[in-house]
Amino acid sequence: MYAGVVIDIPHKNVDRLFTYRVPQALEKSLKAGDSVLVPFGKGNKLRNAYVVSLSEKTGYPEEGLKEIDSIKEKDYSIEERMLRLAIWMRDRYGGTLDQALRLTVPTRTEVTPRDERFYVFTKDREELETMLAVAEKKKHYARIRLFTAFLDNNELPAGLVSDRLNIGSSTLKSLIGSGHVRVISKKNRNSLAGPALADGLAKGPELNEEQANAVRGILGADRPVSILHGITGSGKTEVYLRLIEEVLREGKEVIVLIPEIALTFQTVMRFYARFGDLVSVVHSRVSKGEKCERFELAKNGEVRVMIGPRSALFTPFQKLGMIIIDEFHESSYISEQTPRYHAVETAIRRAADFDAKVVLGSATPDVSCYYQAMNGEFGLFELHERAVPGSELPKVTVVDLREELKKGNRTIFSEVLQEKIRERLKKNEQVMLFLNRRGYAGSVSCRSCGKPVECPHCSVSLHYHNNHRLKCHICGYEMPMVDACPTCGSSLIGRFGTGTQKVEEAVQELFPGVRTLRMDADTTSGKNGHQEIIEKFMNHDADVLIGTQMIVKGHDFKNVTLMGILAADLSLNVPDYRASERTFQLLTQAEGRAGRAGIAGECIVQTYVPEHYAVRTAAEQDFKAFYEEEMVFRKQLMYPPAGFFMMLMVSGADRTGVHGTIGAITEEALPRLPAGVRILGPTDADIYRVKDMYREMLYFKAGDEETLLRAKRVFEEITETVSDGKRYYISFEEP
DNA sequence: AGCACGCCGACT
DNA sequence: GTCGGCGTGCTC
Repeated sequence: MYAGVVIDIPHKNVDRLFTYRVPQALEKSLKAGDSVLVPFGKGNKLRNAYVVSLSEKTGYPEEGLKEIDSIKEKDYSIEERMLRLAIWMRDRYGGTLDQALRLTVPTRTEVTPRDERFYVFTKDREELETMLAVAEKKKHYARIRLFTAFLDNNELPAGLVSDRLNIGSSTLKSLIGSGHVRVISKKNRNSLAGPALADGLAKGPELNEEQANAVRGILGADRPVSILHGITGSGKTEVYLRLIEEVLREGKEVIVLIPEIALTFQTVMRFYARFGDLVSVVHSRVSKGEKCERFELAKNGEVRVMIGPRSALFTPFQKLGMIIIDEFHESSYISEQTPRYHAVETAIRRAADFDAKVVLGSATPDVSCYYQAMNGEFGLFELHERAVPGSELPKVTVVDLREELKKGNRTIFSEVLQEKIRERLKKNEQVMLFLNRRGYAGSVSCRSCGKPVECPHCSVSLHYHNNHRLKCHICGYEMPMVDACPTCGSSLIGRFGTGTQKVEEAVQELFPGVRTLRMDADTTSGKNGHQEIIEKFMNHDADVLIGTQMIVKGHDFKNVTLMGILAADLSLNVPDYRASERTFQLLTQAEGRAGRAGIAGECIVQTYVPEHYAVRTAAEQDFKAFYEEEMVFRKQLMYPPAGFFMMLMVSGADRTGVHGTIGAITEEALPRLPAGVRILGPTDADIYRVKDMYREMLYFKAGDEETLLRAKRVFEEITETVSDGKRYYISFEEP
């Protein structure tokens, strides 16, 4: 028997199947998905490999074959359905099969098994800290990390779960004696799992009719995917909890995906409070070994609800019944490393194979997904009522900055905003100022002539790196940090902030003595930079928090009563057909940050285009209205989901040649394109120069995929005749 | 990714 | 004449 294996090396050159003989002794037990050791390369060094296929014969000459050395621990084997998922991911998102497989295997570090496992619950933060001190002395590092992760949020825990605590000290024994700390060893943990733990902890409230309808509808729907659209405070989490209850009752398991930034102690605690240690959590601060262990618990059914960011999608549950994705429109669900998988798509794919349901929750659903729901491809459940007590939406005021200019106000704060800030500061309440500027962070520019330091080979600015060097993120070009402006020679050269720096200066000038904090890529560079700023602001060590996207996602500050959105249009003015959608999402989210916990909140939206529908509908927190107008725009311009588009890119070292070539292609194509195809351009690409190659592009769009593909064929035929030797490269790219 | 083979400069 | 630079090419 022969096995086709993938060698555990993430490199293009070895991204294929290698055939090995299966030794007699393993013939019976070996199966696809197993991890094995095989001799590889000249030195026959033993390497990890994944068995992907098994067969009776091979086309490869017998004498060249090597034999599988041994099978690794069964714990490392990948289930067949996860193997299929990895293959699908490689095909869909690129990269090597090994890279895709690595996601589906618990991190490959050896874990030393522990004799005892203790779960500790406490309602008292001081006790927690005492235990921390003890643990630190005993050097239980993995657990210390877990504790600090919880403590970072500076919230008094309603109860605490810790994996693994070796209790030897007397200090700890007395704590247990006090009764506030409950210790559950591995032996008796099952008896305490689930509802038993809810004793004394918050019980779920009664569902309102909309919530109950959503639960019934999602469970009963014949569609495997449902969208749960619920405005801020409509009680989506309670719906999730009820769904999980039902799925657990059926004996199945649940994955809950949450944007990394929103994965806070409070969120996780709500799940613990309800389901006890059937719940586990993975996130970036959980060590690799710990993550591996938790995945194993999931695999053998000891843990049945896994909460985490996108990577939790690969929890090796065998009886997966539901995948819940909260705030599913968030961009953090798209991986930044290869394979650049999209967690929503991948979840739908995994669920199909596991016969599980997918629930996509959001206050501002992705327009394309919502369209699919409207077309009946997905189930759609809406929550309009506020179910969370005291969660009034903030009062939103839109300020026209053009009027401010007419009045001669050239500052970044409108009169209204200045007034409101003053008012709130007087009452000792906190203010957040949001500048939704993207890009440019990390670039270096001249304060004298204003020119950024650009890459000599690409039309982008260089980024500053900690090693005092400048680097191009497109081509990798590197040079030492300059001490004078390459354009004008001025020595007034410095890092280009996100703009928040200027805002901070302005705030301090306008309100002398005000305590400000800034949160952006510059100030959060440290390991816990993020967390430190959040903690400070929560402690009211500052009155005003100024920041970029980061401040509007996921963190609830109880004392914040005013949110100022300084320039709502910044995210509108980007060349992307989803600019309005992004703006609506950001504004809606930002508005939701002000005034919770009973204090009336207010939000000031400053803009030059108060009449823009994204601004208008966001001010009213009306997704439906936004969606209707957005779809008119998308239909008119044939953008997804109403249409399909593709771009044709011509690149070459000779700029005029590139221009001429794409012009010629366009001219020749025009009379031959099928009816209904529209073109846009040609025009310079967003980044018009990459590695000394100039790039121009042409968009072509159609109302249906078939027409678009026919248009593509026309372009393909033309480019074959037009392409001038090897001087120009022509490629097609999908959005 | 490793590890080989391979073809050109300053050394015992 | 040899040790060694890392360029490209292969690994069942």
